[in-house]
Amino acid sequence: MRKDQDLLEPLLPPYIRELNEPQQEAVLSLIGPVLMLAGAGTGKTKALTARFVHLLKTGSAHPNEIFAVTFTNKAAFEMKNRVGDLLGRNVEGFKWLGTFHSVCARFLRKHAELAGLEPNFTILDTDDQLRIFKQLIQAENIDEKNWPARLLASTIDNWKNRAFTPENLPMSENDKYDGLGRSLYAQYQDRLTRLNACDFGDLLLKVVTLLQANKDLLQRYQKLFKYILVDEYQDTNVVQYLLLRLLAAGHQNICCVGDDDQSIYGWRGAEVGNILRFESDFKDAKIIRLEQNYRSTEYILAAATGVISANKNRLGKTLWTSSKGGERVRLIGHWDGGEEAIWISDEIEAMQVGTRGLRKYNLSEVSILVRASHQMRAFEDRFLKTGLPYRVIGGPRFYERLEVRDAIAYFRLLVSSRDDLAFDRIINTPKRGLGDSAQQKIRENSRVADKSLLDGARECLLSNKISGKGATQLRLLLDTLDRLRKMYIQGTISHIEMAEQILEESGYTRMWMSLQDKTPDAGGRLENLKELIKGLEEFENMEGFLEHIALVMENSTDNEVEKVSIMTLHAAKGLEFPAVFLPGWEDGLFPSQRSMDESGVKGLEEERRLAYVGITRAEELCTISFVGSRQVYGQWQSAIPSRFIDNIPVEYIENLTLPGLYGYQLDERINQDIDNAATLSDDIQSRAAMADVYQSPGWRRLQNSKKTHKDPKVEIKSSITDAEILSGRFLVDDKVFHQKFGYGVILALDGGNADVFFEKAGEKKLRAPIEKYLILADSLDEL
DNA sequence: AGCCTCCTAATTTTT
DNA sequence: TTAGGAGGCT
Repeated sequence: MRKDQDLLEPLLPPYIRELNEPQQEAVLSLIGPVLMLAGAGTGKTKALTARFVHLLKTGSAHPNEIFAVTFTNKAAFEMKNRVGDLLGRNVEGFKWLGTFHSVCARFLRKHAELAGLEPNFTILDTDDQLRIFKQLIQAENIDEKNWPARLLASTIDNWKNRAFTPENLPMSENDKYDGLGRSLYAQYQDRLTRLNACDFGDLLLKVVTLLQANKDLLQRYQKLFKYILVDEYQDTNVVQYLLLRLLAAGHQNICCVGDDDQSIYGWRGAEVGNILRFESDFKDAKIIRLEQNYRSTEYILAAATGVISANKNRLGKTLWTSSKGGERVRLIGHWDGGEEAIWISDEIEAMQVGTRGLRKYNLSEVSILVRASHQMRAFEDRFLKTGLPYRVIGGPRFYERLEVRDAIAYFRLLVSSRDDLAFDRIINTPKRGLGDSAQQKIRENSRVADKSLLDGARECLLSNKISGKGATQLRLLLDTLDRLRKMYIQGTISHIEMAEQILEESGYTRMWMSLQDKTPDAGGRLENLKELIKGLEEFENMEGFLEHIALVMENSTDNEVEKVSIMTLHAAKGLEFPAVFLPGWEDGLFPSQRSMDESGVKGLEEERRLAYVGITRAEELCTISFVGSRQVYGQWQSAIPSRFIDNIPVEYIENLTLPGLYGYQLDERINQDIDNAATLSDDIQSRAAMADVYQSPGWRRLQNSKKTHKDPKVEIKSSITDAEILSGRFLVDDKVFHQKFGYGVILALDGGNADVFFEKAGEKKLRAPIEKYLILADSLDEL
């Protein structure tokens, strides 16, 4: 092999020459099924784009004969950029290079009539969906308390992910949502069709259904798409998988790139099985492993490898790097979340000028990756206090803001008069004196005549069902909509002018202006509206803009100022940073208890992959931290270090924990015949004598005690029973001592929880098992 | 229609 | 603890 490569080398174009051997193989194997197993940081995007370009350069396919899909807009954007760079030309015209959803939307608009839709159908977001579900649920007289709309939404979404239509929904799913799921699903789909709308799931499902039902159509596209490229294959769900199988069925020229170790979206329908099964799905598939990591140092990679090796269910890869050594993964424990945030904040400050013999780091080189978004708060609080610039990635989005959604509803109504949801949203915003009763009449009218709400409203005016002030206002609105729509279609006004005028003439901007001295955020909202209009300039027409915002919900990122990034581990996939902080590595938080409870070993393995993703984001410096007690929903809970820490080989860890502070457990000390009371009441400092905590007996004990942890399969439960608690370790009015809060008195006991009043810290709610961190003050005296 | 109070639930989230 | 929703009251 090496020889052939050497011979070929001078002939290879530069975009291939610069690849390593397996990457080259992945690019050059154009014919037949290829699975590229690309570990973290192994240059898969580089290989994927090179392959795309190679297909064009060799004349194997025209741009529009390659079906190339990614999951996120970010990934699609990057791929387009890189392909464009390599080709030295604009790539915008490449029709089938994009996200699954955008590519399917394109397909569906082209063949809308086959799916019973008009080509200008609306793509609904979750908010729209939820409102429809609520209406349906109300109509069915279902108690929303017990059967929330969100549950129905997720049930149906789940079905769509698995390619279940109301018609082919298996009987085994019948009992979902109180046995009404199927019927509500069917009603929902009817409703969508009548609205000339699709939800996200439909974009994919409808394409698959169309292709399955129309042999001709399928053959046409099988022929058109000579090559198929798929990014992040481990994240594909059933529908996506079916779509790919359908399209590739003929020539089998399908190249999927993925990493089973980075599959972290099982909870939203991704099937790791798809990647594990590739070989049996596609005969004679070529499996290529990209294992050379270009991102992280040797030690970071070794630590990550240690963690992921604990998973049983994986194809297996061995990442390696030519870089040697590096900083060991730093591990540090703290008392609680507040101190953890303070330490990390201080450390980042110090890193900017250089600390602990490390190089200097810019803020933008540093990120904090958390398991759950509520963890971000402690950091935001701290950073706001110290004035450290930070940026939260994946926060609330521009297009989800109230005023932006309102404005978009106006736009939608201009483009598609059948968009009842949009009508609903803006009919009385701003107030037009069209309250419940008027809207009821409009709805009634539309239903009877089987017309859109807009036409129903028109009808109400003609037949004088609505009168007075409301009628005048309604007439004004309808006339404005009609006039602007007409002018837009005729080309008299641009989509931008249309947008400006509808917001102006409908009174929408005026509404916010008049609110300006009443609500503090009105100014910001007007700003957002301006920004929205400005955003329109990038599009040729309103339809294109609406498509964009439906599919691309991204917020504009400001990159001017140096900032620390805070985000969830999920949001961090695909990113890399020189320095990464991974706080909250405690059992129950990470791995998340819920994940383990709900999905057992499968859930635990996905959590571990998340840990792997986290560590592999770091290029040079990775710092993991955990706390002894954390406030969860206002109650203090004791915690032990995450079991994932056990998976990191000790030789790659540097422990920064102050002696005595790590996963410090009071009960452990009790068991261990504490030398004297001073150790307890006073301080940690007395334990400072112990040099390396990680090697200390205490640490080992912690490890041993953790070994008794059962796998989730066997169920993880508190070993403390109510009976034990009642049997009276604690009673109301007992004087107690807490490791952090000091002395206090028990005010109330309930189940295993306790309300305690502390001399210094005031009243606290402590959650079971309280004996983990409370001790009777009397027993202290005894010691 | 808007404000207030009570209740409940609480990972991850792209498209 | 807190945020968001529902339901009630003015």
